[in-house]
Amino acid sequence: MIEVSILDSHFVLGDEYMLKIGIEQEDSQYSLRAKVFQQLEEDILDGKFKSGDSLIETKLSQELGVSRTPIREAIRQLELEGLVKIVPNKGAVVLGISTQDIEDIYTIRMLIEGLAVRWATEKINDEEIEKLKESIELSEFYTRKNNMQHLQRFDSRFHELIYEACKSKPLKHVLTTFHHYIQKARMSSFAAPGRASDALKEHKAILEAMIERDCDRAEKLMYEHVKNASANLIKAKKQNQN
Amino acid sequence: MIEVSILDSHFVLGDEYMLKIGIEQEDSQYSLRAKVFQQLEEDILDGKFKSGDSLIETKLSQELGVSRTPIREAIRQLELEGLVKIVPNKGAVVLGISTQDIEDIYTIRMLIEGLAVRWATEKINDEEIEKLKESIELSEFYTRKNNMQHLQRFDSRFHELIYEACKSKPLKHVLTTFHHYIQKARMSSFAAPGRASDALKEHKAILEAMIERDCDRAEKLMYEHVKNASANLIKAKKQNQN
DNA sequence: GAGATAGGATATTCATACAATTTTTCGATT
DNA sequence: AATCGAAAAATTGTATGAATATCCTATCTC
Repeated sequence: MIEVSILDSHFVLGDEYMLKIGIEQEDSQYSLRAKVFQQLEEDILDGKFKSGDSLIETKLSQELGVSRTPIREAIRQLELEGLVKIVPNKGAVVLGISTQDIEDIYTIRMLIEGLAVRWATEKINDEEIEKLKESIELSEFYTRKNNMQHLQRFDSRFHELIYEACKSKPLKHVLTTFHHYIQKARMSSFAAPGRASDALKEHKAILEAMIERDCDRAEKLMYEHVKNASANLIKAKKQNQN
Repeated sequence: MIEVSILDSHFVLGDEYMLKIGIEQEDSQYSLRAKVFQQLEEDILDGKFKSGDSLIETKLSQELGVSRTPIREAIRQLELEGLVKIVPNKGAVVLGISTQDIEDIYTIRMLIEGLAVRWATEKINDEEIEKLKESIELSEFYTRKNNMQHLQRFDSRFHELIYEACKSKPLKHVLTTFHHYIQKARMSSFAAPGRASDALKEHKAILEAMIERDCDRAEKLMYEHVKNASANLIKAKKQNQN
């Protein structure tokens, strides 16, 4: 039931996206290209491929057990995402995402995620509010169960639902891409004691403001939420350095 | 000389990008995929392909005189740019960019283009400042000559140079993509009497603030600049409706 | 011995062939 | 006349082959 609504709400994105947010379905459902794209992207974001590594079609083709065609198409997509750089007639090298990139993304999100929630508050309908409630309830459930993986999934879903509800294709597009880049960072950020439940509280407050159609408050709360997340991330980074 | 520096400053993007900002070179320099991508993108942004149109590989392949392979790769890239939606086993339909999308982009730019110029002001080096001066001088030249096409090129270059100078991959990426989406709107916006020279003055003021390393002023001026451009665009739109 | 050059190896690029899936057409049946 | 269904056509998805560009290395020249 919920699975279906997740699918619905993201219908404008390609099937690699479905894979991304973790909708489980038959593998055969997806094109090889989508799977290869997913795999390569994950490997780059997880650091298995490091900056400067070159992606060789034939090698990947053997490793993944598919022909070169889907590999090529996936690499071309990674180029547009900015994760690899393609030099004509020479090949693709990994660019990856640095910690500086992630910090920058949080800074940018501070500025525009508030806009997204403002527009969403203006335009949201009852069905979308229900979905937001649902995502929060599930987050609550998994927070209690201390299941970080599922928690992150529905925490993510809260944001994605807002991107959808703001009804702006460009804003949704950029935030979705960013959100996706920082998945790994978010995951580790939940490890900080208390951050998960704080984030949940913040989500609740944001939804409350949205339901009351209080754009200003919703915007401000979201700004604070992203700011807190960013601060938490930077704190965690410093601790790791010690 | 200038051509080379333009190339240098954008080396991390693929060759379709080179085509985009109008660097003339031998056609054979670029891959077929890049040319097809460029062509399709232009056709979508110019409205030759309308929202809802479906892109049929074999048809395009005949029209453009190339095989399906580069067509497919280009379409996969357009998907990631959000210009088309690909439904597995069914094909690609055009999404295009609406006037609402363009307005949204201006609103988002108001929020983050100031950040770009702030970071650029903090990190810019002499060489980059020289390039900015050059672009302004050339804009001035073409404003006097009333050559809108070349004017827009160097007006664009001013912004792109700032995106480069801000030294942030994510910020550059999003602003470059947006900037590119609104090219057509910008073109028509220059048609408004006085807007071209106003924009030039604003650029000069921004560069001045940057040279004096006055982040706050540069940020504020850029915010005003985008705001003015947006207002001008909306005004022009209303006039067209009458 | 250093540098230039030719040739082979490697990888990409584009085209084409084949397979799988979807859509359309058209006829049979109710 | 409408509907269902199967065959055919169209379209996408995947694999592979052929051509081209690049890189590396061995050899030759000075």
